[in-house]
Amino acid sequence: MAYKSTTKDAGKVPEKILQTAINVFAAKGFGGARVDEIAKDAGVNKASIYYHIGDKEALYKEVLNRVFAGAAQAADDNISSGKPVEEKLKGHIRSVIKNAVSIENFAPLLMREVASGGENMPREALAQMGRVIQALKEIVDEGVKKGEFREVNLFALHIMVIGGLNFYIAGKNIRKQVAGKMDGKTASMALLPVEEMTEEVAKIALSALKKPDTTPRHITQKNSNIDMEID
Amino acid sequence: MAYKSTTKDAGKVPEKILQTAINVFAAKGFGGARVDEIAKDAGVNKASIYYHIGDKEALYKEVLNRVFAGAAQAADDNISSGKPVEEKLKGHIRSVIKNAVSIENFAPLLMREVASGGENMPREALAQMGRVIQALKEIVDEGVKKGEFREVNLFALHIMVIGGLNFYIAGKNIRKQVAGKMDGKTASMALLPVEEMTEEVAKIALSALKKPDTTPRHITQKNSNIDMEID
Amino acid sequence: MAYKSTTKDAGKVPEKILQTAINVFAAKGFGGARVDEIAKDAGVNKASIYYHIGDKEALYKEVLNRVFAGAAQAADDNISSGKPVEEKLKGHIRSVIKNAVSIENFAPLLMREVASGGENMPREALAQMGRVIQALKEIVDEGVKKGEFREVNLFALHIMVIGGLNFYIAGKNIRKQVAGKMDGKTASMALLPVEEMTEEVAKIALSALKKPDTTPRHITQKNSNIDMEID
Amino acid sequence: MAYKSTTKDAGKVPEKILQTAINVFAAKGFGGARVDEIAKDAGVNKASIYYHIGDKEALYKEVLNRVFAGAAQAADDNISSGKPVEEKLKGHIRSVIKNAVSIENFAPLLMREVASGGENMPREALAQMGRVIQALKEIVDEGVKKGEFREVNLFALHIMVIGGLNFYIAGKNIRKQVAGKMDGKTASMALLPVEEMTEEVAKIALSALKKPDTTPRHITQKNSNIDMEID
DNA sequence: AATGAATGAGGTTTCATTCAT
DNA sequence: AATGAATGAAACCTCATTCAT
Repeated sequence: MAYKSTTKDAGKVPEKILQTAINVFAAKGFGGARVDEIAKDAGVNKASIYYHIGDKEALYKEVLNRVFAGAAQAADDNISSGKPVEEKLKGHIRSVIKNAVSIENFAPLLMREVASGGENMPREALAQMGRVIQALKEIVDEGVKKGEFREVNLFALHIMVIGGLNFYIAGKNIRKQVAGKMDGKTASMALLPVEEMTEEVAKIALSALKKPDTTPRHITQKNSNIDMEID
Repeated sequence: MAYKSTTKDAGKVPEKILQTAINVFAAKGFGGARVDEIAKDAGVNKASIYYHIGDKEALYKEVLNRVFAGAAQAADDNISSGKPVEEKLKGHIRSVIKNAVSIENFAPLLMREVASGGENMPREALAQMGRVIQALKEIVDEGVKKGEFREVNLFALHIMVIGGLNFYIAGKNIRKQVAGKMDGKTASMALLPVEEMTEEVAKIALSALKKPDTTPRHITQKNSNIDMEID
Repeated sequence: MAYKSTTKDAGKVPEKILQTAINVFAAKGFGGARVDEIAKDAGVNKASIYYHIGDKEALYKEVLNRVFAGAAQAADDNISSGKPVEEKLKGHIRSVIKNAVSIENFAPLLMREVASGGENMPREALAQMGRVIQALKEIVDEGVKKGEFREVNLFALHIMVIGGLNFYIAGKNIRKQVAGKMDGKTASMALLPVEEMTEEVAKIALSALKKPDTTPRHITQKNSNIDMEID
Repeated sequence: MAYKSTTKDAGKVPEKILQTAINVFAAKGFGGARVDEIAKDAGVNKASIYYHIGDKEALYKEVLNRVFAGAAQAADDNISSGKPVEEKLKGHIRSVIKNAVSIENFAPLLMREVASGGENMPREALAQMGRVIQALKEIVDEGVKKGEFREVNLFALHIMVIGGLNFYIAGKNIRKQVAGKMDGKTASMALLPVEEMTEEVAKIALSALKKPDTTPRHITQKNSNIDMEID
């Protein structure tokens, strides 16, 4: 039973419940989350949750829908920008991650869902995941057609970017602990703010995608064809 | 019906419990796992778990230790091989993932732990994570020193590889569902066996790392063919 | 969607509530009935029930009063008819059952009340029950005085008729299931319409009451034919 | 999940739970009964009920099975006695009611089940109900064949006896209240012990069944045939 | 008169853990 | 070592009732 948000009060109580539920589910997982805790944290009576939204499972699905809603939109918006491909690729990564970060605890939620085999993923949320991949595909295709990108396994690139960065975001605590045992320089690479790490990841992705600069080095030009065959 | 210890598997009860616990914790998470289920699946009496191992939390920690034990060893073994850097890099990725795959449900366990902020990670397991990163660092450093690799953010590379591939492994179910809505060619990229996807990821990692070939091309040309065969 | 009182059925809301409550209480019992369900089925807001009638118990008492109100009246009406005793006896049974049937779900309500020891029976409803027995007593007394009936335990007759027929009516579902396992002829006796079963019961009651014919047989022979026409 | 009674301790705890559950369900109905109350009255931990028997519904079904188990057996035993039909008929009624009375609260349980449409009746219990009717049929058939009984609607007779007497038993409280308002003689008929009322009912049933004495009145012999047709 | 929302109390069920054997 | 049984605590959910509008 989905809650009805009215234009008037923007669904004050359901909104509060949902926001709280996102955090609790992300922190504890579905099995570990307690409806009691969500109610208490949201400052509403437990029965209100059932009145407005439904049972624990319905609440969780609502949370997932809410949480994945922005990602696809962000990816779509980026595509329709008229930027050059290389910028589009960076923009894709930035916008998807920006969305993820903007929703507190998006990353752990995603990871738990993936870990559980997507048992609770509403079909809507799955479709949105697909749209993000589709957006990446369009960018890479465009780059390849323009001769700027080489062909790569799209999905490999996708999981490295999305999986990697969400790992990074969700794993903040673990990173800190692991970094504590590494030398300063290495540790500093593990403790970058998300925005900077996003740029690092984007850089690596681009390095992998871009054809070795063809224009200036007329000597290596022929060799680049060999590279293509190798990859 | 009930688990009976024979002379053959005498003393193996903890082993059976542990193996079962790995699967149940991976599938349901700590909060969602049921001691009852673990006991039933393991074919032992519930009280046996408490007798042999301890409470639910102790069991979980035992599971994490067990599961992370192999990863560091695999990474270390790879480093001490005398192979060329490029091969070492590939070997690193392959061996770490091979270990992950060899333990059924390693991936979801790791992802849940990361998602929960490593609340239950024993210090030992954290140290092993650090060793894996250290191993990657040694490889990259070697490559940079030899002029074959450019400098990249080590940790970015690490999470892209580890995060990405564990995402891929754990997300099998979700992938299938998402792939079902994509065009055939794109879908096929999302449905590769883990081993092949590992190679794709390794390839992308290498593309990002390798300096655009500076040495005379005609010499390395033959070697590149060897690479192709290997992949 | 919600129940809206129009000028036409103004003041009809309590009526709607009561009618619905009869059905729900009959189907589920007091403990099993839900105020929510009554409100929904009646098409009114739950708070309306409290506004118009009162709490659940008050509603239930109202239902009992309503439901038993007609029975006594029907029995009284039958007595003051000038018919011969034998006809009066049949008329008694017919009218009481006719009333029971006319109120959907009268039978299960009565049975649940009896089963619960009449915990909720309002004193008024109890008085009405008494009047039905009193009516039967007057008929039997008249028959005995006229030498047509033998003396029987009045109350035994009463419960056999009322208990039996309400059992029959309320037990429709069970009868169907039990009859499914009996031979065709026996089953058909268990599946008569209530009106026909009422006649069967009346016939048995009369057989038990009527004195074995003492008057010269050849005189009454014709009357027996009249009976046939009546039945 | 049915409990397993062992020969050793005769299922001490489950037995206690069941006996208590019979009383509570009979007194309050399924919806009104509280698992808490059953546990408390039985002197066991609430969770024990779930461990030994299952959830509330399973417990209720177990209760119904238990409660209906004896009735069919009693009816069957009576049939195989070599007594004359008239005695058999009385014996049938006596034995079935004796069983009903021997299980405290059988009557209200039966009535509630009938009232609810037999929603929870296990198929086994339904079969036992059928056997009771079958037993009655055999008695009546024997009487008819021997020329001692007239043909009547078997099912009508059955419900009058079973419905009536269970009404009587379950309605003890209500009877007292109603009788309080009746004249002494009538009231006394409503307050007989069950055994005596059983005899009254048996008497009425026999009056209805028995052919008007055929032997002495050789004149009416032909007319009796007419009676048969009429009834 | 009507209604959406709120809520305390209590209902059923589950679960990790312990006990007795 | 092993196990059936027991159990307190708490989890999820429901419901009759009331409140504010």
